[in-house]
Amino acid sequence: MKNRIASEKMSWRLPVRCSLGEFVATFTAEGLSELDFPGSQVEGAVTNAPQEVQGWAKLVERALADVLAGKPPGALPPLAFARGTDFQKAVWRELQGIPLGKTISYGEIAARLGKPGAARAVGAACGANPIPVLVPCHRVLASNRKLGGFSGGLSMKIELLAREGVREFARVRELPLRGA
DNA sequence: GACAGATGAAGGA
DNA sequence: TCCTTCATCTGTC
Repeated sequence: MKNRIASEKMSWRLPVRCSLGEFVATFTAEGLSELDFPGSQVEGAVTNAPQEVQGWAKLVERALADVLAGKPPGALPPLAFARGTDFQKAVWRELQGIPLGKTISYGEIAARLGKPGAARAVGAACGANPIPVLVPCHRVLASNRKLGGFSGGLSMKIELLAREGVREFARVRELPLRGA
């Protein structure tokens, strides 16, 4: 995270409620920069953000509600990744192109980027995704259809996939987690 | 430059 | 079918 300090600028953290709990969205003047899962240790939530930022928070809240209801998200605020290498940002752009309810493998993402064999690096980029759910890293599975991993926990990944209507996970969700 | 990691593929039990 | 091992690629320190 070498560029972290240099990239830190004015930002606002706002709580965003949805059926999974209370996410915390971080905005900069350019747009949404981070989204933290419910239960994350996030300090400094503020409510005195500018009107525009509060409007973005409402868009995020509605988008989360739509995705969790199995519907495509409507309008989103601009995504302003505060950090990330060119490779990571390329991975995150690919993730945004995955339709709701569809899944893809780490290897396929790597191939799309013209780097077949870089599946492991794609996994690392997914783990560094600052805006989970809206940048759908949960739709990426290992090539053998196993879950792989998820920054918010595998149970969260299963929950998200199930809500989007991915059949095999709608079924798995009803069973005790094995080894998760 | 060394190390770690959310992988993938192959081989064996 | 499951588990183990090894090769590969990228990011971080």
